[in-house]
Amino acid sequence: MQRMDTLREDAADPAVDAVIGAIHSIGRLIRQGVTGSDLDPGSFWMLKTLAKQGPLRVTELAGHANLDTSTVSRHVTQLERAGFVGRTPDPDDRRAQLVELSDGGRDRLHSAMAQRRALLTAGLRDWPAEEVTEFARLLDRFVSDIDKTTSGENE
Amino acid sequence: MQRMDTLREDAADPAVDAVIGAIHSIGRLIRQGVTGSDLDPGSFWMLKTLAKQGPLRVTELAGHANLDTSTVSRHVTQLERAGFVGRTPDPDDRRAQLVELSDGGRDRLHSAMAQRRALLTAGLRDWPAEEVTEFARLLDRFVSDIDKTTSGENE
DNA sequence: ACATTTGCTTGCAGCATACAAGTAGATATA
DNA sequence: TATATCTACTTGTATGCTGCAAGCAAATGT
Repeated sequence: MQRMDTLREDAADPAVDAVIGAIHSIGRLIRQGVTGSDLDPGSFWMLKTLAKQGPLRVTELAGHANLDTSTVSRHVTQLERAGFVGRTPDPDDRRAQLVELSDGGRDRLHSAMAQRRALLTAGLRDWPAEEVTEFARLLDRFVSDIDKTTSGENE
Repeated sequence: MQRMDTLREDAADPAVDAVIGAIHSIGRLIRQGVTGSDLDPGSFWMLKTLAKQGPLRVTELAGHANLDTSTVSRHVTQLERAGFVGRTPDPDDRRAQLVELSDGGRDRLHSAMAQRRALLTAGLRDWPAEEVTEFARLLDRFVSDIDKTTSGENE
């Protein structure tokens, strides 16, 4: 029953399969690496998104994270209690509120980033600089290409 | 302790940060892409590991996945009920059992692989072949280098 | 004004996970 | 051999993340 491989010519591309395998492994690495962090993956994701995008509504945050609004709402509650984000009423819409990274949240994010960075830097330690650059370039293109594909065809 | 950034010059490497950002995004992509699949991420992970490594004990599987034994035990129960894996007693140790991919599990894995492959292939569609190869090579090295690092220093 | 839509929160249920306790079998030591 | 300890696995329990549905407040449309 392994002849499915031979059914589709593109499916047999070993490079694509290698990419799948690597993504698979990266998933595991992230799980491991993140476990030791003082910031759970969801919170990290949200803080990072806020840092990148600026203040966002709960709904927008949910859209970016691909999570339900209720989930994000609870996360925000926790993050607020922890002092990592602040809520300010949206001047344009009193139902809405802008979630904003606090200084404490920024610090926490930075330390979490540093942890991940240390892990990756260790992995990339022996790489020649131009290969790191190339790798970053390819990764970036990869993500944006997949983004284009999925947003264009899926929804 | 948050100016670790300035302490280590390599931490400021924008390429490394770009890699972090990309990994971050890939995490999200996986979460999205996998949601539509007929196989949940955990099961996919286990089936793929079994396909790659051959029959494994529950403990070994747990080690590979970095999960608690109990969690894997429950997963195996489900997968067995679904007919995707079989259990055979370990001839060397009657407490242990070898979890083995069944034909049905292999089929299921292949179809799940095909889904992911379709997603990635779509993303890589416009890439020149040699860049895909290069990308796969870098990803592979990246994973194995991080593996080396973590296994060497962490445990 | 009233109905509908939108942004958010909360109640609820499902699932993954870890830790702890229990069982069966293996290993070590006296 | 007998007993203690260790190991592989399962099951009980608790916790956390998640989505869906219901509810509330505010905005928008008619």
